[in-house]
Amino acid sequence: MNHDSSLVNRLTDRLIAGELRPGERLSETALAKEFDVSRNTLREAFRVLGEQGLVTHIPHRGVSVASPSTADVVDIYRVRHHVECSVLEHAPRNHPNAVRMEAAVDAAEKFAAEENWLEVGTANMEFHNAVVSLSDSRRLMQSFSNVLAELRLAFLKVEVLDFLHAPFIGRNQEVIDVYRTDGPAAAATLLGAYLGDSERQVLGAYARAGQD
Amino acid sequence: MNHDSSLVNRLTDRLIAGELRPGERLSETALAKEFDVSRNTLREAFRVLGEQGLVTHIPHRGVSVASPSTADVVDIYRVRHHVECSVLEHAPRNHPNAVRMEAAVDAAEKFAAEENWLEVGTANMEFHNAVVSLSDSRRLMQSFSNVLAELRLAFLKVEVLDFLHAPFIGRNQEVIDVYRTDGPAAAATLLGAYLGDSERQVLGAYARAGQD
DNA sequence: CTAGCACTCATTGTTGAACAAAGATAGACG
DNA sequence: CGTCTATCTTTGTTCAACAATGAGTGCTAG
Repeated sequence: MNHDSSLVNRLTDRLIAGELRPGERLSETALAKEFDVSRNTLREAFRVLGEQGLVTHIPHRGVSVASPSTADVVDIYRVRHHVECSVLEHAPRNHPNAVRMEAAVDAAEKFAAEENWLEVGTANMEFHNAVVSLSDSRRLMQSFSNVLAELRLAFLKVEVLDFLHAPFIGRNQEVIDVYRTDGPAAAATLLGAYLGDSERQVLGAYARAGQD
Repeated sequence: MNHDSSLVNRLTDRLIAGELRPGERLSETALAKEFDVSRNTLREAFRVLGEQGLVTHIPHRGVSVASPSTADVVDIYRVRHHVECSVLEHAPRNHPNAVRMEAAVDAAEKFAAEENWLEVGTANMEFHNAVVSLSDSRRLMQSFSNVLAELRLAFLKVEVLDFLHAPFIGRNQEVIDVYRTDGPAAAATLLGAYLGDSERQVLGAYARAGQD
């Protein structure tokens, strides 16, 4: 997967893989020993993860894996609506990165057949990152990618990976088809409805799990 | 969020005030002594500034104040178009934060009368942050605020604060008026044209200054 | 003269130890 | 049962040291 051995990437990988659970306290000395780095180096990594929203830092109480609240989920979906829909709506009709979207759907289908839901989730994230990549904006992609990673923590928090992701693979494909045949505007409208449904499902899972 | 560091804030203030010029190299030992903190603490602050795009970090070569290229400016305006226009277009018709936009325009006019162009620029930034605040999304506001701060470094780089900002105060007011009378959609269209003009001016300044 | 090349030097990357400061924990007490 | 204090743990920060890398310097050969 990610072979970049930078400390931040190693930590990010473990976070989005769910090895470090949302809300879990991250002890500096323990993690420093585990990753075989000094506390100071680890703290530098913590700062960037904090800035990316993957980790919550409370002064004199240390850092914990971010544990998105219902309000956070709502906030994240606001971002998704604005960014994804706007980008898709104004994308040129035959953007080269459409193949990235296709590839993500293919990967998701493959993993779904194997019932590997964690990787289905990863492929789904890649699909939406691909959508935003139609903007040709490095900054928008970067910011959006951080928000999606945070959303993945929300999924992990309520532990409903399987049935949350599966139904949306087909809708991803549908978005691509409409984009190709009816154009960006129609695809954006479709994606907007898609996101609304997705948000409702996640909030439902939160309510069932009794989370705040 | 990052409360540990008034240090980050102190550095940010000096950056957007132009005391640390774009492209300027930031020596760890020198700055650590100047702010009377240790190198390690300063490095932690550098990480968050780097993540915010205010500072560029090159391994083994240290950090410099970000010096946005023409490509960066284009990228930043892509973000502005997507975020600002989408937020304004979908904003409710009478959002409370409209008063924030008004206040920013008033402040800009006051500073313009005093020919205090640096503060005019700050007020202008505040106007656009206020626009994005209509989204009611903490994350969108935070990301956007970072991008705007980076754009301010672009302004500082080509040193044309005065005539770049002055003409747009009236257009800010116009956006508010259209938002109130004709509604969000019309205001968004107007803002889009506004941003296009603004981008052209900045790129023109870059070309004149012979910057990349 | 200048293109390379080794060498030196300054800066960053990282470590480990140390201590202060704040929060968490637990036991004594009313 | 609650609360107050004493203790303990963890974070915040500093410092000194060294390794690793990049940049500047001057030498040599062509």
